[in-house]
Formats: sequence, C-alpha cells, structure tokens
Amino acid sequence: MGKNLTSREEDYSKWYNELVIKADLAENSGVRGCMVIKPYGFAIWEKMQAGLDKMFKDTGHQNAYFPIFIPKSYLSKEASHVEGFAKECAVVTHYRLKNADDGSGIVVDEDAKLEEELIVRPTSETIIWDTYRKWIQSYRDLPLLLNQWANVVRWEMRTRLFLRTAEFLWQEGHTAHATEKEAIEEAEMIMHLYADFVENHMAVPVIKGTKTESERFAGAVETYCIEALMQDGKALQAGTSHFLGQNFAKAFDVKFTTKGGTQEHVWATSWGVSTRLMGALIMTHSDDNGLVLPPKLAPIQVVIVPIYKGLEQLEVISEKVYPLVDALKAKGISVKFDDRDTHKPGFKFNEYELKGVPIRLAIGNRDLENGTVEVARRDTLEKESVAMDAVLEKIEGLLGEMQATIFKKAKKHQEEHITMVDSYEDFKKQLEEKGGFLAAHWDGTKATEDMIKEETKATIRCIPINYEKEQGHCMVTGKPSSYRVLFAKAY
RNA sequence: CGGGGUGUAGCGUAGCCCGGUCAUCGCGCCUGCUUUGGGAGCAGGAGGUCGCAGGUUCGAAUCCUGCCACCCCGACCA
Repeated sequence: MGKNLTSREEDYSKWYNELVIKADLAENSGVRGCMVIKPYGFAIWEKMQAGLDKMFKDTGHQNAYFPIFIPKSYLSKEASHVEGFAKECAVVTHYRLKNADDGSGIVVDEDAKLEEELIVRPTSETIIWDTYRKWIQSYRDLPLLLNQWANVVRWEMRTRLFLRTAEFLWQEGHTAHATEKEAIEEAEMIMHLYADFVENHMAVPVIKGTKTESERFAGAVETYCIEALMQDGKALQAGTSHFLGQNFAKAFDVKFTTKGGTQEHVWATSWGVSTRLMGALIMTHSDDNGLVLPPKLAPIQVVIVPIYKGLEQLEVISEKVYPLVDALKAKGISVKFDDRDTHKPGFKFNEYELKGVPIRLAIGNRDLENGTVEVARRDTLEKESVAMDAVLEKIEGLLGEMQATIFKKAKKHQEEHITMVDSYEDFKKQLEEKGGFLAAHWDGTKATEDMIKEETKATIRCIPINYEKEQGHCMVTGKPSSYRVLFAKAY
C-alpha cells in the first residue's frame, strides 16, 4: 500500500481516507455526509461497544432506549443547549409523500404537515430529562444511572469518515443524583473510565483534563475530556463527560423529595464516546502498510495462510492446521484459516497487513518438513520460524506483548510532542514546526483564547488534571497564571 | 452560506485551450493455460447516453447558457 498512498507529511488526510476505504472499514455512502460502515469496520466497533458496555455495567449503569425524534419545543427549554445545537439539526416537518399531480414522481404531501416539527436527535439530554421528570420523585429513586447506545444526527458542514459524519453511532450516559458532590464524582469517574478503556483496549494514550468555558458542552457546568494526539501532530477529542449542575433539572422541572422532606432539583451528568474513536484508533497506530490493530480489538487476531502447490498439498497442510485452529479457539483467540485458492500467498499477506491483523502464520512445504510455522507480527513486521508444538504458547504471549508495544510506541510519540513554551513567539514557531500539544501559561480569559485561535488556529484542548500548579505569566498578555494548559490544532 | 475546483466503464484517469478515426491508459472483472515462501505472467474478452438539459455548428467529451452533484479551503463540530 505504501507505494499507492501519499506520504503522511505530504497529505495526511488523503492517506487516512484511502486507508479507511482500502482496509474495508467504511466508505462514503453518497448520502449527505453519512458513511456506510462495512462489516470489518463494524466488527471493530462491536468490540469497542462490548468493552465499554461491560465497564458501564460494572460501575452500576443500565442500558435503556429513548426516541430518535425530539419535539422542537423540548430543545428550546435549556437556553445554552439550544444555542449550541440549533444550527445543525435535521428537522422532520411532514409525515407523508404522494404522487405528483403532473406524474413527475413522488413529492411531499403538503397536507401532511406536522403540527409541531420533530428534531432528529443531535443528543438526547432534552428528551431524557423530560422523561426523568416522570421517573424521579424521591431520594429513593436516586441515583438514576442510564446509558443509551444510539445513532445521532448533526448536520455538519464538512464531514470526514469516522471523525465527523452527519450521522454517527455512540453511547450517551445520562445520570441523575441527589447531591452536587455525587454528580461531580460520577462525571470524573466516567472520564477515568474512558481513559482506562481508550488506553488499555485501544492502546491510545490520552490526556485527561477539563475544558475551558468556550469549549464546554452546551448546557454543562464543567466538561471533562480525554484528548489524544494523532501522528500528524493534531489533537483529537476522544471522549467527554459533563457535569450539568441543575441546569437540565431546572429546565425540565425534575425535583425530588429529600430525606428531610424538602423539594430539590436533581444534579446531572451526561457523557459519551462515538464512532470517532475508530478514527482515533486508525490514525494513532497505522503505518504505510496499512492498519495496525491492538489485539484486544482485532476482529481477527490470527490469520493462517497456507502455501502450497496443488490441492493435495493443501490437504496435507490443512490436516496440520485444523487442530491448531481448534486449540486457538479454545483459548478464546479469534482465528481465520484462509485457504482460498483464488489468491496467491503474497496477495493474502498484503491484504491482512492492510487490515491490521496482529499475527499471521504461514505454513508451507518447508514447514511441514521441519515441523515449524512462520509467525509474523503486524506491529514490527518481524517474522520468525517457530516449532509447531510451541506455536500456541508463542501466540498467547505475543498478543499480550503486542498490545503493550503498540501502546508504548504511541505513548512515546505523545510524550515527545508535548512541548513547554513560555513565549508567544516560541508558541507559534513550535506549533508550525513541530505540532502536537503545547503547554503554556494562559490568563484564563476568553478574549486571549479567541485571539490565539484566530491567529494560529490552535485551541485550548484541556486544562490537564494532573498538572501541578506553577506560577507563571500568560504568554500573550503577561498576566499572572497558576497552571499551564494544553494548546493544539485539533480535528 | 462565502472562495476555489471537478464531473469520461466498478475505481482512478488522458483528451477539452486549438471542434473532425478521441473515446486513452492503469487497476479491477470474465475465459484459458502456466503459476503459488511477499500484491503472478501470457493470450483473449466484456463493460462507457463523456453529470443533466438546451444552444451554436455540416459535425460537440471539446465552444456557449442554465441546472444538478461531488470535492477542497473557511465559518461549525464528538
């Protein structure tokens, strides 16, 4: 693939787009900014879903499902929320079509106009909080910890496979709590949970932090986030968790009776990760030979390619392979024996590399004579010959090792691209030449933040939670600052 | 919605300035033989209203007008 794709430095976007399509993950559907996720890509998403879903359940959450249509009036109940989403909503205005009078085809039946328009959900806070009002009466009903797996629609001007599509799949958690403290703890816990998943399953290192006011979710009091760094030096928001205060409870009048008998509004959180994580996965690990998948998320962990002349030889090889396939499956390792006679081994090698299959085994005549198997790992592209009776153990060890190696490599890249800068001059220079995260002092004002964005296109990705306090001066205005924040150009 | 660009076979393209065997090439697809330890070779074959609608002309992929679609850059964004 390397020879077909332009180099990353030259045109990273093109490289990314071609990789997504060639690796058989997804493609443009031709329908306004919506993509088709192909079976191979969806299999990876299903593995992510399974991993996250278990973590949600383990922390006391349950799944539920709410309508895709939101009456227009709901959306306007929380002022800043409607302001944030109004500009990108798909609206249902009619419920029927009819044949055109002039026979030119099918047209909207103007007689079937809806009394109140329905919004295709861009997120579900409003319809869920309208429901929560009915469900929450007493402190005994709290906390309410629900999650929804769903599709949402945001009418974005420009779209990009997985990173920003008009329709995307995600999970959205919506919780209600009796106290502010409990809600904040929930929002923080979810941020850590996301970081845990993204780092340990996806092998994508992230930085945890909070958003500045201007980057905050519409309707939130505080937004916690995890930020990842792509190989081209641009940042990608990988997940967010919001402390919503009592904003939605007040907007939708959700009150509960306390132990003491008083009426109070509940405290809320919402949080989500989307198919954008697929984009993070692809851009973090892939190389010029194609996708590199961490073993924990690879739909196929091991592929076996037979090398033979004539079907008789294939039969002899297959006899050796079948027991190995069974043994791998018994260990819970997903394996594919590709005995297609329609493609040559070299073609298969390249195909599975492109698709990021972690381990490839090749068995041919030479191996039959020596009692060996060729084991190739996708991350380093190293090959070695392993005795047939030791291969099972080898694979088990290798899968774990690769998961760690892939993470370490990405972590190293991230660490090398966090640069301390103390002057605006240096900031602009580093941003241009090196990219990545820039840790700088900032005076805390929106005006300065906007000015920097205007001039450099870099935004404050987050105020990292694990940065120690450090007295300094804003690199632009010189006003005092007590901690550094992370700037970057972002997707 | 502003600025720029592109529509030619399933995909990617040449041709357009200068109208006339120009419908080009590559990948893919089909058939046959030889191949099979890193994307096979040879031979043969199928496939296109040149985005749509008008116009100019003896003649339009090519020139003109209108429309449609898509892409890139901004604003917006998980």
